[in-house]
Amino acid sequence: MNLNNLYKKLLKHYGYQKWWPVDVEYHKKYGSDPKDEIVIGAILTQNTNWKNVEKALENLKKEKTLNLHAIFELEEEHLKELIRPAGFFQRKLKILKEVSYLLTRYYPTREALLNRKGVGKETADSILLYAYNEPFFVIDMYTKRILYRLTGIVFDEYDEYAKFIKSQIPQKIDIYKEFHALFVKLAKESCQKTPRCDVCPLKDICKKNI
DNA sequence: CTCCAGGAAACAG
DNA sequence: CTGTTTCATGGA
Repeated sequence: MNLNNLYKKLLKHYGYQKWWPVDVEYHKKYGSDPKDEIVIGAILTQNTNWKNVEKALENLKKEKTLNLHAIFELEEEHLKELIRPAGFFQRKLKILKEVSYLLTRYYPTREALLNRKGVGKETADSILLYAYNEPFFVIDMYTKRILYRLTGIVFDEYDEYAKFIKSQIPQKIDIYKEFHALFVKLAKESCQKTPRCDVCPLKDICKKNI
């Protein structure tokens, strides 16, 4: 089973995930750029449950500050309180400030993003793929876990995972986006830390069950 | 290289 | 109610 067939199988089972989730109405109403929400979400979700991130995003919306320019201008103590529900708020405050400075001035490269303290490869690639439509495949813990259970494959480096996956699927941005979203869906629905193989759409092809 | 602090909140048991 | 997990990262 190559990864392109895996992608098709997951797509057939779960349908299109339409990532990244963005409040289009909010940005239309206030004239902000939807990709700012993706950038902010990608930072806030580091090692944090997405539901906690949603609370922080709601706080920013209420203050009409869900955009990078506002984030850059906001007083630190105020911003800290708004993002508190997402956890690690002291650290994330600094990351938001650094990245908002960068992105309100320049079109980002991966190197430029990685040079911000607090931005690692997963966050950088999430921003590049989902906000800027650049061809980077996002590797997260879910991806590694699923690949390991399915095939037994483990790589040392983040970039090796991305290279491996990209080599087996069509070089299309939309597929990069959708495939990663489907990995997350599978990881949440069945391939959890403690796997629920009874409800897994891949139980017939998973190495874990052979 | 490995270990560990950063933190709120959902969630399982 | 308590312990664990959560769309990671960087410093010691």
